[in-house]
Amino acid sequence: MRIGELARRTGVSERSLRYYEEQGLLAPTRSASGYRQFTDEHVTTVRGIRSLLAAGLSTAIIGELLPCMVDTGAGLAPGCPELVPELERERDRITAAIDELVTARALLEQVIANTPAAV
Amino acid sequence: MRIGELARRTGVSERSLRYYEEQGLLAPTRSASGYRQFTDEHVTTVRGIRSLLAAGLSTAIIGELLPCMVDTGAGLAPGCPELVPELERERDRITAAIDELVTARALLEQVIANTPAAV
DNA sequence: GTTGACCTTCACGCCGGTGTCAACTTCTAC
DNA sequence: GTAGAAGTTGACACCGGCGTGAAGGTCAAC
Repeated sequence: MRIGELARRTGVSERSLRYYEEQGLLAPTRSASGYRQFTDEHVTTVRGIRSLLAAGLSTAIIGELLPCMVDTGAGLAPGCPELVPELERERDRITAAIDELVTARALLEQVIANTPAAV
Repeated sequence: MRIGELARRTGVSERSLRYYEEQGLLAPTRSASGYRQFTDEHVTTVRGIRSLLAAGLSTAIIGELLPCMVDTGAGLAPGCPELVPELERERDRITAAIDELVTARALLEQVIANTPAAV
């Protein structure tokens, strides 16, 4: 499929998809005329990218990580052992981020709850 | 206390503390010679700011929110009813962000788990 | 009177993402 | 087979928002 369809199927703008390619996160083939050609797997890849970006991973790290995530439908494949320590750091960072979010949400809840309904 | 001590006690750089003041999040008094004077309450305030920033709230929103959070030791005070809808939106956004983080973490865990220990 | 903490100001960095544009390709309809 | 619409391309610049860097000066404690 071409970029427009991938954009529709992932909800990611064409512009961002080109940006991801520029950052080395996507490597579509090209048609004779230069159009990017994506496969169904790229849909999965893009979802993974969004998820990891949302988790605060940089495009650089995601770029290292993706080759270790051959998306065979369900899951992941080979694995790059040398990346594990970094991934563990990221995982711990994410856990810390979750804690912070929970704390902040509790703070907001408290403010909301203590607010006299209307005035 | 002056800015250096507040920085030490909160772990936030002096530079950022000045930035927060610039954004209207902190309103220290000033000594005759112009030094910022912070109180113990400011320590609490700065922690709240960091928590909310970490949760993705903008300094602008935090600036609106802070006056509704007179930190009387335990908790919060008056409340600004007109802010509630926005706070609820933010709360929901935070909840969504937590979900995304959990998803991303699971993704990482999966990669880590599937990685052949060493090679 | 030197040293370290603090002051203001202006500019810059990062980074994911967007705006825009002319030129090209592909599709649709006749 | 041709016109026009729709889709795509690369390139360059720019944005928002949370900061940070550095210059050049003031203040206070010893």
